[in-house]
Amino acid sequence: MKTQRFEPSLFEKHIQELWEKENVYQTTPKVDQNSKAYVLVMFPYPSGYGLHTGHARIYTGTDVLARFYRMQGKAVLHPMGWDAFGLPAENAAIKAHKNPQDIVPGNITNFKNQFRLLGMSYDWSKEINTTDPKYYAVTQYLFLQFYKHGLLYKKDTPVFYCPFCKTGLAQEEVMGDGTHERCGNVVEKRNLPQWMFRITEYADSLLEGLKGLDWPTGILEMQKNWIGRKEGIDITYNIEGMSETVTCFTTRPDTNFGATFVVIAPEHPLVSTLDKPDVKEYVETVLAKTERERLSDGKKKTGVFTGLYAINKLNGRRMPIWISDFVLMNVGTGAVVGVPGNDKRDFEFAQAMGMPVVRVVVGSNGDTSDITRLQQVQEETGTMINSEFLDGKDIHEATNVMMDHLEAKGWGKRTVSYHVRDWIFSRQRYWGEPIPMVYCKACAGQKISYWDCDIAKDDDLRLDKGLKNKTFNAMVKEIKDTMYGWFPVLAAELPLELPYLESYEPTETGESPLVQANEWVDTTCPVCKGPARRETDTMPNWAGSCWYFLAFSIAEELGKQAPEELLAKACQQSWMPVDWYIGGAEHAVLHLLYARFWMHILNDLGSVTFREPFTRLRNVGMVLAADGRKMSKSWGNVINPDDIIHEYGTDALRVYEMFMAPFSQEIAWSTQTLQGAYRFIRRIWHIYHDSAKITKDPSQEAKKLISELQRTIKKISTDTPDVKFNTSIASAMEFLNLWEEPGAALSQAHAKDFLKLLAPYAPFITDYLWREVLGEGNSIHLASWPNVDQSALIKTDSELPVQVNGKVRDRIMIFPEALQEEALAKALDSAKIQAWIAGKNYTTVYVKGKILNFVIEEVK
RNA sequence: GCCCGGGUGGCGAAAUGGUAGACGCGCAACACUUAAAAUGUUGUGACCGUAAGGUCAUGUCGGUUCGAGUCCGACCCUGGGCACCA
Repeated sequence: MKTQRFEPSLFEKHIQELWEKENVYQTTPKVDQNSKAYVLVMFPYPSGYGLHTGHARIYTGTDVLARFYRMQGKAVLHPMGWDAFGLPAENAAIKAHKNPQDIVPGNITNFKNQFRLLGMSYDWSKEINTTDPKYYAVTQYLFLQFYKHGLLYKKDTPVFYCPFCKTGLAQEEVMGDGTHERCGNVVEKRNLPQWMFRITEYADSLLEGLKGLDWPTGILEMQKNWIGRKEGIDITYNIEGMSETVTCFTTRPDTNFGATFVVIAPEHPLVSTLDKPDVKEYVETVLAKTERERLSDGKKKTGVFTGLYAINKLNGRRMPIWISDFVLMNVGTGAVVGVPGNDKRDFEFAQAMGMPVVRVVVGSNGDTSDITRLQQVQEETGTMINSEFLDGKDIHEATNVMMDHLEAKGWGKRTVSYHVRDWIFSRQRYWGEPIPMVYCKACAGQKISYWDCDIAKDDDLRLDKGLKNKTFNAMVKEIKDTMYGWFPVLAAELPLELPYLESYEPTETGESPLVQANEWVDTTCPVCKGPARRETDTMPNWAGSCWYFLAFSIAEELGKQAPEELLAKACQQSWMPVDWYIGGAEHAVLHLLYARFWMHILNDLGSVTFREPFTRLRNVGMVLAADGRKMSKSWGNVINPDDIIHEYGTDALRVYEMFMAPFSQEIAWSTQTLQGAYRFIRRIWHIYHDSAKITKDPSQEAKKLISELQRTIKKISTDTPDVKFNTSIASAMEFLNLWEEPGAALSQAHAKDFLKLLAPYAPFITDYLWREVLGEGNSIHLASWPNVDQSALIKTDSELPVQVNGKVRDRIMIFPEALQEEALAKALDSAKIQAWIAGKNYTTVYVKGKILNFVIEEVK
């Protein structure tokens, strides 16, 4: 195929066929850790709508990196797979009145075709699909490993519940405005039995691991804040006339001389010991409120007095104990000590209930008057007063002194509190991995747990190992008595396949639709061989993506070997960790936290050799529609990549999306700017077809142009791995502008170098010109990246700005390495400069190749 | 309220403390064309000036520096995250 006419649709199709025929993008074997590049984009769930041009941006950027490293001679793993379980797929299937099992394969085919059109250099022999039983056999195996090591337990618990999706949710899946992350509906709270994943045990580990990661600071901060580690102290107060005590967590014990009351959560255990009608009424009202109602009540303080008093041993003060819904049972100890002078929320409560305020801190403004206004409440800085042995100390020093004091007296104990909660790991939905657990009522009645049975003996348990301060044995002990009768499915029975159901819609009862599949649910207890029931909840859509990055290198082995052998093999091949992980920032505390958590556990269990799966993370900015809104079917503003490719070609689309703005930044679609990229691609086409521009006679090459080419090679070689795709392309455009100047010509070798620089960005046209015009036999994408030819970098006289008092007044042509005297002499020749400095005293500042500045001395 | 980003021409944006606005879009004039589109050439921050040139200009106000979009301090606006978190 050879043509002079510029028709991207023709040559792109031709080149795509060659790539497939020649198997250009097959993964080459990894040699060692230094010469591999694992370039991974967060894999998509294949929706029925296909990809829009916004999605194209992230895949293109990742593909540019993969192509760049491939040409740099690295062994590159650049795979693609399908995260096909989960709510979006299921909700779409319900709408279409079909079973997701029947819909997903067609969607995958569509996605694959679109990825081909977009010129992605995936090695399709590594394709994986989380809904493939061969794949989820491993997901289930991992679940069981975690269960067996005491990391999962089932418990009746208040959970966020999406009434639209009819399922419980993890804390991370609820957005700041109280809506479900997937469907946007407002969530409720319900009490449901849920599988809980003990991520809190890994809070410190996950925090620690962040330190070595090359991730955007924003994402690191979000994870850090989400984990929310806070050091404080649990102070235990005696209650007047009772044997019970109340323990309050605080990070600010320094202010404890100013404590005037105690508030406990409505769910606090102490509440059940009370028999006051007003208390009962208050607690009932509060507990009846939905999450939404509590939010809409704003921050108005309500509460009820218990009639009890806690005694502050520091000063003997009787502190009334109140109940209020602003104290949350799942934060700290579910009880707080009220210090209205130093906490705005406590101040508001004290005002509402008419309780006294004591000043114990003087802030930077020196105000020592009584605290009567919210503005006087000091939280951040200050010096202690009215606090006996703390008086005069800075609050931070006082905090430590007080903690020592309380611990020495035995009144308190230092402790650490976290924001992160245990991960709700079950969903009452059909389209997910079945949780491979069996419940036997008879065994539960006899208090038999998995760890007591023979089935555990055959399992590879590493209970003596563990995380920093705890063995898995200790973990198991903590949950064992809640897990009587719950047994793992035997390894030989994996995968436990999801049954095909005619009717799989979510139910109103808080139970999974799998409950109806009697044949599937009824099973035999692996321990007593009596009748037992399978767990009917499924795993959340995050499960499959918690280990998928391990799966690509063993994709062809899935189903052929046992899960533990597969994992071992994946580790031996050791493409891990992922060198480049590209994805949207919306996964900051979801997938990116969960996947890290799983790997930390597997590392502790000795199953994987690394702890952090993603060495380097880069975010991509969203592509909005031209109207500045999100691309969405309902707005009717979606740009379909197929249409764009048909009209302008893939290369133009890719170059446009990489060029328009920094990769991590949000952009709005602009067909006009796309046309600029299209023109650039067409100019490339024409210049490589112009015999006057590519000369056989090297003497016709201008040294200046060759030197500029070297600068371009340098720029693109450093900007590309820096994810500065926009400036890479800009510098290529600059060079093309120079090359297009009349009389400028390149040798074939240099023309090839320039083409290679464009190859990662515009893979089709470059490979076409490489083969058809420059006569190369193998794909440009397997060619080696050009090196900067230092000898061709020439330094000629160039412009040096000359300033007077920091303002540019003239420019002189001078050799960049010139000495100060030469530069000065030349600058003094300038009439313009003379006009500015004539008759004045001056000193000069000279920076080679940068600036010459005359500094006029002030005349007094 | 707390924690991160970000404010630069008509627009998307460049700029290791050293010529602010590279590159692209748009716009204008010209060339080609019967004409239009496409393509090419030239110009294009604002203001004053025929010009040479000058003044102003990177959210605001200060500071450091020979020199600040870049560093420091305070503030304003804006995007995102968290939040009755003790």
